[in-house]
Amino acid sequence: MSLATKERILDAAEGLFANHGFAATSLRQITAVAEVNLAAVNYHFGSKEALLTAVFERRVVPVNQERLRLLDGLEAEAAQGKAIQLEDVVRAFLLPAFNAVEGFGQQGAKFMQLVGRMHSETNEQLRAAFLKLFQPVGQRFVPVLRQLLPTLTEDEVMWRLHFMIGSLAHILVCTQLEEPLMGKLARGGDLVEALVQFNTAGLTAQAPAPVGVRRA
Amino acid sequence: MSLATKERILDAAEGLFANHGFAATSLRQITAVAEVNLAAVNYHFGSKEALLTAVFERRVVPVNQERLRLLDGLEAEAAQGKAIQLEDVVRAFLLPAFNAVEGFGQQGAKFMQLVGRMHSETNEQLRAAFLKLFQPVGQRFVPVLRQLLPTLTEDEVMWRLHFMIGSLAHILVCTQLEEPLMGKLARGGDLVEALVQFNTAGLTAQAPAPVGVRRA
DNA sequence: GTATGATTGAAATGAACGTTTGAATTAGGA
DNA sequence: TCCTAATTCAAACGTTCATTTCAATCATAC
Repeated sequence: MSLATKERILDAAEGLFANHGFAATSLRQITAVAEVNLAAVNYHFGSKEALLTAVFERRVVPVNQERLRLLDGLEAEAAQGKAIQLEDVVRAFLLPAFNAVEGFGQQGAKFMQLVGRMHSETNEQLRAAFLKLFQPVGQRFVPVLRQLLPTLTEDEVMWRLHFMIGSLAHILVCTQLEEPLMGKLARGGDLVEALVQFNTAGLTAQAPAPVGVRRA
Repeated sequence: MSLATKERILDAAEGLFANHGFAATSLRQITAVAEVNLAAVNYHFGSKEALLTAVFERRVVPVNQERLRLLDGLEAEAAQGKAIQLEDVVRAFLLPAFNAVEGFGQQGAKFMQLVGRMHSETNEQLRAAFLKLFQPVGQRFVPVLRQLLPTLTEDEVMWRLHFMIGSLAHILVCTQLEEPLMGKLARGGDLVEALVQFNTAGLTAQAPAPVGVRRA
């Protein structure tokens, strides 16, 4: 029965953190949704912060593992002489996030909304835990991107990677909202493919002309 | 002296909301930073939520006015037969946000971080106020984008607009952070131009092939 | 100078928060 | 069956929160 309790708490916390944010969600709300006793959170997880960490580890670890697995596959092909396509790297980065949504159903959608939200979280402790989960992904993808975009400076590559992360995080949050800014968003269709094409084109865009050469 | 009090509260709230989020910031923190009495917030603004609204209206209104002014300029040129360039529309959308940062100095940077954060805010009341400020911008930019990207479906255009918004919001938050995910971000250089090029390329990317035609 | 209205100040209100406590209950091996 | 450890429960802890109150202070017009 304890395992069911832990899972129910994680599910409830995932949904509420995604909907209202970490600070705006109380343990009383979580335990009410999970239909468990208030003290169960501190008993099973230790603290509210530790609960958030647990919520993340349950889902992020598999997503980032899948990202690295796909990148491994691309590099294995490259070792056999087949050139790595940027679009495939973009796909390796973006797809696991969306596949997780489908794999975990309604809960997965909530979680991805939470991930999008966490990308703009500035609480230091929470960021530190979040950072740790994504560091291995950055360490692998950045060098590959730099190699595929040799005309760009290192700063440019990092910027563009963050543009991509931003487009992903934002769309994950917005597609869950009833009323996003500036008009409704379709949910079905091939959103993933649109995201892949957008970011592949953005990453490969010609480097901006140096200041002074550009037109007014 | 009252005007100075209101301004000091707005400045303090802007910085703290940006750094820690709305729910995680207390009025006591705000009034401490502003060096005003605790009751001054409720006296001048009515409530904590009304304060956030005031923080936004002070800055967002001018930014969105500038966006529309730039778009007006482009459409005026178009009326004289000169074709509108997508890149200029992208610029009209992205530049005012960055110009505001420079115009308002350190406070502007904090505010832009707050804007980025608000894009993933899901509290209904806050979103409603936020939405109202951006609706006129959407109403003007969406038709122009649709006209400039005639091969895309309406859903595709909306998606790509949100990809752009996401890249903007994310970079506004991340460039203010000590340690963004996946590696440090340069702050100087021509970040704006990089963002413009990235999004222009992304928006003009060829529409994804229909499902089934695409390669595995 | 004094009356008046706007602003500030210190203190208190009641509610909600995360966390802790210790007794009651449950589950499983001896 | 009984013992033990794990889990659940109701209640309370101390703290912090947004907001309110009302007296003190300020600016200003008469």
